[in-house]
Amino acid sequence: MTDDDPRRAAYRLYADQLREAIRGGTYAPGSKLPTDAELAAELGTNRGTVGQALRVLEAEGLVSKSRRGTFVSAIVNKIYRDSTSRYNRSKRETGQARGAFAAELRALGMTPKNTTAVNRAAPPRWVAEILGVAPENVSTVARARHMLADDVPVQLATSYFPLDIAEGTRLEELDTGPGGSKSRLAELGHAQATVTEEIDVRSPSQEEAEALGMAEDQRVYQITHTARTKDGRAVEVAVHVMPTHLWRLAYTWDLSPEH
Amino acid sequence: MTDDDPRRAAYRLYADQLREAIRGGTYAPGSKLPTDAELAAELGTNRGTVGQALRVLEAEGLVSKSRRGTFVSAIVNKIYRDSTSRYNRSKRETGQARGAFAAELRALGMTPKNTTAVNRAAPPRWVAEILGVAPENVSTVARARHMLADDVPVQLATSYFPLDIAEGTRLEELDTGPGGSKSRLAELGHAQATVTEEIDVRSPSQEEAEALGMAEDQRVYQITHTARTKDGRAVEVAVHVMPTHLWRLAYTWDLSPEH
DNA sequence: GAGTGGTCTAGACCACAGA
DNA sequence: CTGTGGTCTAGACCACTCG
Repeated sequence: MTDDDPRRAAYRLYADQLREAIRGGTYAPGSKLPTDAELAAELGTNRGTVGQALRVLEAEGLVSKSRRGTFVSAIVNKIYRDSTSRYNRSKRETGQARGAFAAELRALGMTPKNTTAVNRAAPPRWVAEILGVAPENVSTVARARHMLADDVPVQLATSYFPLDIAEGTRLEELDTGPGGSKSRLAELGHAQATVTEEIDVRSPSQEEAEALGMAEDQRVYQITHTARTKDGRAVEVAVHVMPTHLWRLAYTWDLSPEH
Repeated sequence: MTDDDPRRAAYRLYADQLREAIRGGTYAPGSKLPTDAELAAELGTNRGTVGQALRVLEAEGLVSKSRRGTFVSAIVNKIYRDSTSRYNRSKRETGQARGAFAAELRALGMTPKNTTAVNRAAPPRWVAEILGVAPENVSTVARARHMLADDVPVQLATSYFPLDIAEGTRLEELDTGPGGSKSRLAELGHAQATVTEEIDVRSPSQEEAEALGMAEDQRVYQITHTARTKDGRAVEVAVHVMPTHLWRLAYTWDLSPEH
């Protein structure tokens, strides 16, 4: 049964076998796989070919390899991110939105944690373009967050606010207070009216891969979240970077009246 | 022999170099790269290492390898899919929605094309669950589309409708008529009120990879588009599969009143 | 120091596309 | 028939981790 399709490379067949074994529970989440050499012996091939097979599974996020050995990924269920309800005003005002990430994680039985760093910075050129600020200058307040689940990094998110709006406001403090940055913007006369999220999938940069503890062969979502006032001015751009194998995204909307 | 970072593997450095060369225009879109052996000689390494480097670029969708040689990808700009405006009722009624895909492609100077096949089928188990139909039976009408851009396949989309709704209606014909399937459902008393799209990224199956002309190391979006009536009944599930390196997704919504 | 995966090299054979 | 990338094998050295 191992020799169905002669077109299919051996390492892909081994990858299929190992994937099945993992899904089937032969190797539990978090457990250590046999060494490449042992697997090679079991499967009747050599270390290089097994390494190739395991690299396929690593790219899928199913295993992670290190000098200590190969391990089955501990996180099995993807984290669910529902953007539309996340930014729902009623939830925000009752303080639920603030814990959207936390609630999603607790639903999976995981412990959320995150760190925030605030500073003034020159945004990436393409973000500057959206915000309509000078790309070379220190023209924004940047709030950079690292989000962890069970102490595993799962998302990097940086929000940029135009400096002329955010300068000297609570948006520069670590804790933006009840309702979060969106409530603060509203108080400053820049209430957000519409939101756009653009989704891309790409390879992580070397730095991102390191910060997220992922292999460079894996992929990240890059979500560009742009909030605009009623006049159409962009007052916040948030860039979310997260491994694709850890997240599922969702959007909901009505088809009712004009929409 | 650029020996900047001893941590970074040679094949990644070569991949970086070649990526730069392609982005910089040294190799034009659609053109053929030197053979692996030639590149190996130029770079002072061997065929295997060059192959590894090019595999990285192939996984990113930047080049495609075949028995005929390695070619720079012809499609440079990603196709833009704005789901919220795509399913906007006013556009749909004026017939614009029908051409959403076509319009997006023409904006990029590409020629759209697509084929449709309709049949009654048993849906995947998880689709059956959403629709609330029997998973083992032929319980749906399935409309399978292949979408091409400049004769290159760029998306596979299959819509499932419960058989008890769609049986014997225009939903079983190749041309669903003005306004498309959504208008037909409305006429049948099953007007769609809300839509949810769930986004996953995964490896393509062997069949999908072949149908989409992509490498198995590349990734696809899987978008599960569920439309429900006001009562909450799911009346359509559409599954879209498309290579991540060819598409950018977008969603827009208002933060107004209750939303 | 032993064990592990990472990488590179070298060479061989294969299947397929094109002249 | 020839050239191409695909793959497999075998062996070597490396860097890192852990006991």
